[in-house]
Amino acid sequence: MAEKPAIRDSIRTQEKILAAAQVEFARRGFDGARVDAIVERAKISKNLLYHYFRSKEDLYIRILERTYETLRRRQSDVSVNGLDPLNAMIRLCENTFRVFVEEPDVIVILNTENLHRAKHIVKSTIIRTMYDKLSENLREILQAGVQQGIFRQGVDPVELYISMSALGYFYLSNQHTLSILFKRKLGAPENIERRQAHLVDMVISYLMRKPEPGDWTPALARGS
Amino acid sequence: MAEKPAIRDSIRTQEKILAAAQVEFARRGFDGARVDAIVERAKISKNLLYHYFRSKEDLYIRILERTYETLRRRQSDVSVNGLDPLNAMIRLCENTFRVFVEEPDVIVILNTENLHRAKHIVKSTIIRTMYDKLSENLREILQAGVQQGIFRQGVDPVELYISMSALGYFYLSNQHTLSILFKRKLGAPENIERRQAHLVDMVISYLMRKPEPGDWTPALARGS
DNA sequence: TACAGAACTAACCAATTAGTTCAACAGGGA
DNA sequence: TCCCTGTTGAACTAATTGGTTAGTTCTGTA
Repeated sequence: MAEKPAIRDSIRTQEKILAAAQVEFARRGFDGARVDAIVERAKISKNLLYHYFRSKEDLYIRILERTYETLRRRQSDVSVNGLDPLNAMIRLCENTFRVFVEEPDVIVILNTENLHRAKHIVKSTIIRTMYDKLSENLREILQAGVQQGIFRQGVDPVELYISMSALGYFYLSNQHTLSILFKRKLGAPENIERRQAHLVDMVISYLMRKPEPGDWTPALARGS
Repeated sequence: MAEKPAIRDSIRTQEKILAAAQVEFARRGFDGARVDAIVERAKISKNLLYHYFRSKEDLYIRILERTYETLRRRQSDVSVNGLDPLNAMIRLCENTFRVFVEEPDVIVILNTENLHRAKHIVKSTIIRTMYDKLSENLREILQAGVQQGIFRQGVDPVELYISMSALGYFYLSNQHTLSILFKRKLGAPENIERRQAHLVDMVISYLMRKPEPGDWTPALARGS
């Protein structure tokens, strides 16, 4: 009632459909999602949905693209550039975690895409070129840290990025089962805060560790 | 043809159904899975499936329980007890990762359960009591490490366990999208090996780090 | 003000789904 | 011989699904 009628506004309508679809896909995954539910949520007729989108799959791909856009945009949101390597890394860790916390849909949609073995993402050239800059950026921060003598050498940026994401992502994506297993509400704000601190601590500890003689080193322990 | 006919063996038959169901659920998730596909894979008639299992959901819950049993059994497979704290931790990290690598079905099934917000697990008391021992065990290892002066103090066992799992789980569960994004086949054996080393390195670095004066500490950086 | 085209709807369709029914057969122990 | 259990096959249903058809507003503009 409060909002404008906004009748016959094709852009607005498509936005409504996309928003409704995101909720539905994020709630039930691709196969669980129902076109009728999207239609109902968007308060439009079913045919209108098919007027703007070829198919359920087409709609899903659009949501997937939006998801990656959100992810990348929000990750590089706060300017990491200009910060010293240590604070840049901390910031990057926190940003990455914050996206997952504040946009929980992202997690389910990425999981769904992995369930389907990334068959949709392959088609989308937009997404595929999106991450070219990230590892380069990360490499620069790492290099600066090494030169300043605060980070260890030989860290693989991709491996590090995966770890950075993993520590927050898994905590959130599996929070429902983990909460039951460990009898702790992982979604509670104070636990989210704690997780963030832990996650940053872990990444920084890894980066700042420079094994001394007598210390344990991975190569030594694994005999490779 | 090579295998015994094994006719009229109700246990065997149920095993066959469960095995087929696991493959199907792990491949397509709960909603994507088709009962007919399970029937076909198990090479039995459809009514036989419903003779042994009440419903698709019932079958899924059985698979879920089996999954957690596998997980816990294989995790404590190799005796961690008796090892010194450092090697116990390394072993635990490696075991956890190895389960995910060698039983990839586990990942998809856990993801599926989280998509459904753990609504099935809640019903299963078997699973809920399964993890009571784990955090206690972990606590002991950590305590021993602290007493020997090699681990830092105040590590939360649950938080650590989640991190340990996360570093391997996310790498594998999201390998399809990540492989495309970073143009690197994460599933390739040499990359799996590298991941394992990285993961252990990260956990151990975290545990062994004892911040010295002038070093960065999480509390300091976050101003809490 | 006429009208082309875009925005939109309600009802419908064909295919698929989980789950059922029923009649029958095979093997093995009593 | 009889009977119980394990098993099959195919046809069936009731509900749900993604997608379509045929038609009705609305709106910018010549």
